[in-house]
Amino acid sequence: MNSVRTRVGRVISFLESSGTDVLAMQEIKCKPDQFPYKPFEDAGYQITLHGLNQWNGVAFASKIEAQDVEIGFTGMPEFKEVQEARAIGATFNGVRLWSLYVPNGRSLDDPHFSYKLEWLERLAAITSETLENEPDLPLALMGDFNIAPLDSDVWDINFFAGSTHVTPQERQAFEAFGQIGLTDVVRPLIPEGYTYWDYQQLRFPRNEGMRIDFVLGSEALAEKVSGASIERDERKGEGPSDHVPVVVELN
DNA sequence: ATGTCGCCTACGAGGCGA
Repeated sequence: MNSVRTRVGRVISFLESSGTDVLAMQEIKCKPDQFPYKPFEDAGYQITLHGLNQWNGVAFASKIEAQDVEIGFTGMPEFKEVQEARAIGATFNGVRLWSLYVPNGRSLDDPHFSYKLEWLERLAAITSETLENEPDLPLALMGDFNIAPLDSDVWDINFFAGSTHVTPQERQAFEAFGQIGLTDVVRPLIPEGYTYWDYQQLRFPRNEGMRIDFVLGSEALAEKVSGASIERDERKGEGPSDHVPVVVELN
């Protein structure tokens, strides 16, 4: 979201117009005592969040009660000996959801890149363990994966030569979620379209975007999916986030 | 035109991260 405080009005408007039951937010960029609870609560949403400082920060806004909240996942790697606010899990009406902000990676030779790969590997490992114990659990990993799995998920693959988000290592880390039984539940319904456009270089007017935000569902969750959308219009107007909402409908 | 944005510290502007 690139700051919930800056965009609270837009977020509430979206929640109300869409009728969203559960919103998974990433990059709220605030600590708990800085979160704008009141407008969410006035709109009928409960907040479940994990924020440590001005960086990262993940949260849920939900009409449904959040149960079994987990801050970070078991085995989540640290960066520079600090556990960052990049993962929060909770169960809503029996559906286990994770709001995830995967490390960016920065550049291929940066320690952040190996952190990103390790973070994804550990996430896949613990999720695999969860599903081995509960094969019928409706579960989704959702958020900013900072990976474009297909060349067509970026506007010009040549532009990304030597950059993060499109490397074989990152794509392999993404595909590992498929190997443990998760599927992208949006792609079959919405095969094309970006979820992110950089603020710089007039990327949005030029439609130079990236598809890097995903909802990866277990088999039991995928069976419930009745619809999906990518809310491109949310990138328009005054004060948008650089990402747009990805919506999944369950029955 | 590095065609941007938001946070921080600290009071103006630079640093950081994306």
